[in-house]
Amino acid sequence: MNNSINEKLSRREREKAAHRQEILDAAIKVFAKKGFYEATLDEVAQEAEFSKGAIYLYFSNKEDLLSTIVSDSLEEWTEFYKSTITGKESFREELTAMFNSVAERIFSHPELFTLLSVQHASLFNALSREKRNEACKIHNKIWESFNERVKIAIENEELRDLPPKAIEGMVHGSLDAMVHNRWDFITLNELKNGIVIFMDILFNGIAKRKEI
Amino acid sequence: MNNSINEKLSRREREKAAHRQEILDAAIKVFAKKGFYEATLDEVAQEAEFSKGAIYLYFSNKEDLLSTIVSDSLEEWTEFYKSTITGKESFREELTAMFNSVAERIFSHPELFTLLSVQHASLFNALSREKRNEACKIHNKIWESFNERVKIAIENEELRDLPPKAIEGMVHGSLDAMVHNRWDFITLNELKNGIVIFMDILFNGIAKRKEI
Amino acid sequence: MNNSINEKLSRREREKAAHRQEILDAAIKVFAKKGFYEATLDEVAQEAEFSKGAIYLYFSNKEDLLSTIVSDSLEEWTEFYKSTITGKESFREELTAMFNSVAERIFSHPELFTLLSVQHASLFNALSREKRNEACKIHNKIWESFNERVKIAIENEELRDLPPKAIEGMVHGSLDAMVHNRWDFITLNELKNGIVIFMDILFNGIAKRKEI
Amino acid sequence: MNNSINEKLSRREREKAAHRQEILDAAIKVFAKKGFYEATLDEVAQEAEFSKGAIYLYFSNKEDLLSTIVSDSLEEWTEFYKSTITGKESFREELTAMFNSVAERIFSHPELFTLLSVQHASLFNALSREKRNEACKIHNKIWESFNERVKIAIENEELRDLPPKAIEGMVHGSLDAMVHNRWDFITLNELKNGIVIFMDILFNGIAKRKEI
DNA sequence: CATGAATGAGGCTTCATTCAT
DNA sequence: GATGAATGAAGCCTCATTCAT
Repeated sequence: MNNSINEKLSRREREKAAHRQEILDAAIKVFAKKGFYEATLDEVAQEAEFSKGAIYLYFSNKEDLLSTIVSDSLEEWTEFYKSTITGKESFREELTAMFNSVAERIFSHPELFTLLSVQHASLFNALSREKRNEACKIHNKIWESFNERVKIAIENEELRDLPPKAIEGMVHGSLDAMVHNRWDFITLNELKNGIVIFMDILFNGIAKRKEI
Repeated sequence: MNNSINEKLSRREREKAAHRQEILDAAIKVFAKKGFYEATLDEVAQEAEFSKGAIYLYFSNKEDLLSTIVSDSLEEWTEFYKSTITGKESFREELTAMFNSVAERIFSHPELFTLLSVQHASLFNALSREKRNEACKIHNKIWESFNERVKIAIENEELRDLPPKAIEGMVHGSLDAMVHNRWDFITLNELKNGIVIFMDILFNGIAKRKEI
Repeated sequence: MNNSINEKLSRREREKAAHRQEILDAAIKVFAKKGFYEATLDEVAQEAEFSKGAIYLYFSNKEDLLSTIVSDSLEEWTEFYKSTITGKESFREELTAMFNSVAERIFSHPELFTLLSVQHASLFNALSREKRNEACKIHNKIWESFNERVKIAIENEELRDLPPKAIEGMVHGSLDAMVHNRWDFITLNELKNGIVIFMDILFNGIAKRKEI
Repeated sequence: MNNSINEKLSRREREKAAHRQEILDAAIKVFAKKGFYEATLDEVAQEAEFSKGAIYLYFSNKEDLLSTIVSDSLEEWTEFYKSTITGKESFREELTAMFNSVAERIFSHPELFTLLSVQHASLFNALSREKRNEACKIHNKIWESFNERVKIAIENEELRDLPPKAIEGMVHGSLDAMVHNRWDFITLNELKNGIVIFMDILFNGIAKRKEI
C-alpha cells in the first residue's frame, strides 16, 4: 500500500502495531471484567497471549495502558459525536441516530463500553491528575456542544423552552443508563426498539394527557 | 430488650455497637474516596481512630466490612422505598417525594452515596458471589415493586400506556444520574429545583406541542 | 532506668529500637559482602532473622536502609575525629592515636568498614543526590578541619613547610589504604605495628640519608 | 599472518576486531559511570551504537564483557609496569616515571581508570571466582616484583632498611589515591606537580628536621 | 552478520491478616 | 477488649538472554 521500498520495514511496523492493539484489546477485556486495580498484568498478558514483559515493550506501565485506552476512546467518541449530531437534521432524528449508533457500538465492542461505563470510577481514580483533567476537558467540550445543539432546537421551536442543562442531563443520564446495560436488552434489535420508546417518552412524557 | 438486669452488659453492648458503627462509617468514608481495592485497612483504622487489629474484632475481614455496608444500605433503601412509594398518593407526588428524599439523603450522607453510586463497580467486583446475588435480589425486588406501582398508575390513567419496564428504566437511570452527582447542583435547594424540572420533563416530555 | 511509669512503654520502644538495629546490622553485613545493588532484601531479612516485610516497618525502602547506615557512620566518624585530633598533643601523637583508634574499630566492626571503604562507589551511586551531597559536605568538613590542624603543626615547626593539601592527601590515602585492608594484617597487634612503621615513613621518609 | 591471499578475510577480521573493541569501549564507559550491576546492556548497546543482540556475537554474556576488560587492563598494566620499573635507573627515578605514566594514562583513558578504581568493588563482586583469582594472581605478581625492586633499592642504600612490605603498601595506597582522583587535580600538569611533592614526602618525610 | 521483539526469572514493595502482649 | 509488630503472598516492573528474520 505504501512505497514498495519499505515493504519489509512496514511489515515489521504493521506487526508491531497489531501486537500493540492485541495487548490493548486484552487490557480492555480484563480491565472491564475486573476493574483497573483488581486486574493484574499477568491476566492481561495471558489474555493477550504474550509474556508479561512484552507489555512493557509497548506501554511504559500499567497506567499507560489505561490512559491509552481512555484517550483512544475519547477520540473515537468525539468523531462519533460529530458525525451524528450535525445540526442538519431535526434534533429528534439526530438524537435517535446517535443512540442507535451507540447501541451498535455497544454490541460490537461490549468490553470497551463496560470499561468506560461500569468501571468509570475505577478508571477515574487510576488516571494521573493530568490525564484525568485532559479527559474531563474533552468530555465537557462534547457535552457543551450538545448543549448548543439543544439551544438551537429550542429556538427552532422543536423543543419546549426548558433549561438546556436539564435536557442535556436527561439525555446524558439516559445514554449512560443504556450503556450501563441497565436497559437489559439482550439483542441489538430489542435495544433499538427500546430506543424508539425512550424517544417517545423523552419527547412526549409519560403523563396521559387529558384532551378536550 | 432494655431490661434493667443486664444494664451493665447492655452498656458494653451499646459501646460495642457504637465502635462497630464508627468503624463502618470510617470504612464508608475511605471506600468512597478510594474505592474498595485501593483503600487500605490502615486508612480505615486511622479514620476510625482505632488500631488495625480492632477492625478484626468487629468484622471478619475486609470484604465483611463492605458487605455489611452494602446490606445495611439495601435495608435502609428498602425501608425508604416503602415509606415513599406507598400507592396512597398520585404517582407523580410519590415519585417527587422519593426523589426529594433521596436528594436529602445525598446531602446528609454524601460518602455513602458516593460509595454506592460512583464506586458501584468496585463494590460489585469485591463482593463474593453469594453476597452479590443477595444484593441483586433485594435490588430487583424493589424495582419490581416499582414496576407494579407503574402499572397501577397506568390503570388509573395517570400515565400513558407505555411498557412499565421503559418507565422504570427512565426513572431508575435518572435517579442514578442524580446520585452520580451529574446534575451538578451544589446546594440541596438547587437540587430540589432540578427535581421539579425533571418531573416536568419526565411527565410532559421535551417536545414543543403544536396546539391550535 | 527511666521513669517507672513508662516502664512498659519503654520496653516496647527498647525492643523496637533493638530490632531496628538488628536489621541495620544485617544490612551492613549484606551490603558489605555484596554491594548495595547486588544485595537483596531477602538476604538482609534472612540475615536479620525477620521477614522481608518487617524491614518496611523500620525503614521506608532499601535506600533508606543505606542512607541511615551512611549518616550514622558519618556522625560516629565526626565524633571520633574530634576526640582524637584535638590540637592538644603533638601532631604525630594525635595522628598515631587516630590511626590506632581506626584500627581498633576496623577489628570491632569489620563489615561496616568494608562497606564504607570497599563498597564506597556502590554506596555513592545508590544514595540520592541530596543524601550524597549531605554526606560529602560532612566528609569535607572533617578533612578541612584536618587541614587546619596540619597548618598549625607547620607553624609549630613540627612539620616541614609543605602544601597542607599534599599532607592531607597522603594521610587520607593511607587511612583509606589501611581501611581497605590493603595492609593485609590479620591481627590487631600486627596492624598496630604497621602503624608505627607507617608513621616513621610518613614523618621521616623512605630515603636513606647520607649523613657524615 | 597478513598474507595477501586472505586479504578479504582479514579485512573482515579487522572489522570484527574493531567492532569488538567499540563494544568494549562502550562497556568501559557505561560500567565506569554506573557500576557493573546498575549498567544495562541496553545502555552499552546504545553507547556502542549496536543492537543489544550484537553484543552477544562478540561476548558470551555480561560478565564476559567485564572479565575481558579486566584481563585486558591487567595485561596492559603488566606491560606498563615492566617498561617503567626496569631496575636500570634509580628507584626514585623509576617510581617517578611510573607515577607520571599512570598520570598520563588517567587523563587519556579516564573512564577505564574510574572503572578500575572507583568501581573496584563492583567489579570484584561481579567476576566469577576463577576470573577473580586469576586477576588477583597477576596483580599480586606485579606487586611482588615491586617488592623485589624495593629490596634492591635498600641493598643499594638508596632506601632505608624498612620492611619492603611497608614501602610497597605506601606506594600502592598512594597510587590508588591518585587514581581515585583524590588528589583533586584538574589538569595533567597540576597532577605532575603533585607527583613531585608526593615523591618529596615519600622520600624525605613530612617532619621538620632539627639540624644543628 | 545484525537486529530487536519476546521471554521469564527475580527484585522491591504493599497490605490483609494473625497473634503475643 | 485493644494494640501494633510481624508475616508472607502477590503485584509491578526490570533486564539479561534468546531467537526468528
